[in-house]
Amino acid sequence: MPYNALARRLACCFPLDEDDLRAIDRLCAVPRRRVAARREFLREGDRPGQVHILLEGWASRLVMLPDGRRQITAFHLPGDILWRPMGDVRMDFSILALTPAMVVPIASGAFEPFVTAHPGIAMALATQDRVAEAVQRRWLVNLGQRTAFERIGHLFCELHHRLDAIGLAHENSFAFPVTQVELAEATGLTPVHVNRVLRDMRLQGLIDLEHRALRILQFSALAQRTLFDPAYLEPHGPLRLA
Amino acid sequence: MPYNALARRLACCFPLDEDDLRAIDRLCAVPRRRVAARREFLREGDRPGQVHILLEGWASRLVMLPDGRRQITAFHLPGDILWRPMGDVRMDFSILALTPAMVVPIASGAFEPFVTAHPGIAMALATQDRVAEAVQRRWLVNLGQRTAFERIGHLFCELHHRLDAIGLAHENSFAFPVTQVELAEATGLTPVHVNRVLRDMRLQGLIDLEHRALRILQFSALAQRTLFDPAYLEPHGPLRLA
DNA sequence: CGCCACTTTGAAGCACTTCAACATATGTGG
DNA sequence: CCACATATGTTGAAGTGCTTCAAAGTGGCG
Repeated sequence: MPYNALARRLACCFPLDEDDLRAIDRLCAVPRRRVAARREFLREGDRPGQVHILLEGWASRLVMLPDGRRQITAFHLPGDILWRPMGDVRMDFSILALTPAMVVPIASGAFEPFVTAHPGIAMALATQDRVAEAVQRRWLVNLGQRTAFERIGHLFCELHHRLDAIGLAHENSFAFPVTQVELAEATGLTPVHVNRVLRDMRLQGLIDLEHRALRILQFSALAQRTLFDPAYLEPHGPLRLA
Repeated sequence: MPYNALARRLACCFPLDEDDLRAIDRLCAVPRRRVAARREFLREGDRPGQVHILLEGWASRLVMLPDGRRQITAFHLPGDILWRPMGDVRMDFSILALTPAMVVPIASGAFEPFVTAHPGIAMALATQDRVAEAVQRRWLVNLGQRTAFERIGHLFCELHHRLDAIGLAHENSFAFPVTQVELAEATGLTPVHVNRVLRDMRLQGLIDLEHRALRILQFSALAQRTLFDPAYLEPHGPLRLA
């Protein structure tokens, strides 16, 4: 892992040269912010003046309704842009750490000129943005059209694919710090029902989930039964394996 | 209506001067594309080389699953950007006209330099993009957390707000070309259930919907019962009424 | 006029929720 | 290291919001 998580992620989105990668490393060489697990470190209504990048750990993006209902609208992995200021726009969601996390806040006044000066990086950022948009669209399809089993299974496949791309999955297994309550908040189900679906998946030999670690035992079967097609995660066609 | 729909929409997002507005008008003064109602005029898998802007009519953004399930992920109104090419990224959704529509295709090679040359317009476009993102996030919250009544009512409030901003609503009523089947595809419900919810709304005196025209009879009651808060549609604070 | 798309209603079924209780991990201070 | 508190996971039984299936009614348009 020569470069940081952002550099590795952007390199997946658009071909970057050594200069670009080193520049990203230098850009992120500013004081970082350690965040404890379960802390809400960016809040709805805030107007942070810095770009916030997740360098280590998982985070969730949450929208709360006034009556207490909660919807997680995204899971963020290392290298994700959590927030990029624009004019005086307020955040309409919160960001919560799911694990101990490391975040870099970079002043807009430093970030935007940096992007302008590096066209390749600008392109990679734009592509990353497109993929994030496609992911959110897919979640919408999940909630609107899929059964509980399909929603959860599809999410597992998506996370595996994203983690694998940044080297955080091995042999179809990966750290999975999401509780059943959070899984329910992300899939629009009740925690009780999430629990029953997970039991079924285990009984069918599809997954193994314990101690915050998930192993997908039969990836192709799960992908098929949840209609998972990774095309939306691969803007430039499928990854070539070396 | 001195300027076209795009100019009026962008002016809502960021203050533009006369020069900017005239420039947008000129940019759109290229051959247009008339599209018949119900036609799918941009397709999943396509890689259109032009920016596609909706100037007149309504359109829907649709994702189809291989087994035929359909999810509408957005309703597009005049002034919306339907597609903006980026690298060689493919569309992962289709665009369908809901009414007879007018679309301007503008070559990327003309559009992007134009944006660069007009910082105000670039800002307005970025803001419009943010709002579109927030709308999609809200739809996710709708599907994940809300009941059928809330989903449909919230959508009515959102569309009223967006149409009102561009002068297409009068006295809480507006053209509403969406069929019950399409409403079902957008809200993740069955057409049958949509029909029953609409009946209840009518019986409660909340709405009047017939002949493709919707009037919201009790806006504040509907907004309250569907937890509608327009903040996500107003990046720069609530509109000031003259 | 007659077709086809759209709307409406009823009755039965089921995926998921709700409520309640218990079991098992995780963390904390003594 | 144990005692205890709290968060997380698990299971059962009953309820319901929405779906499914089926059929009939309505309206726009050639």
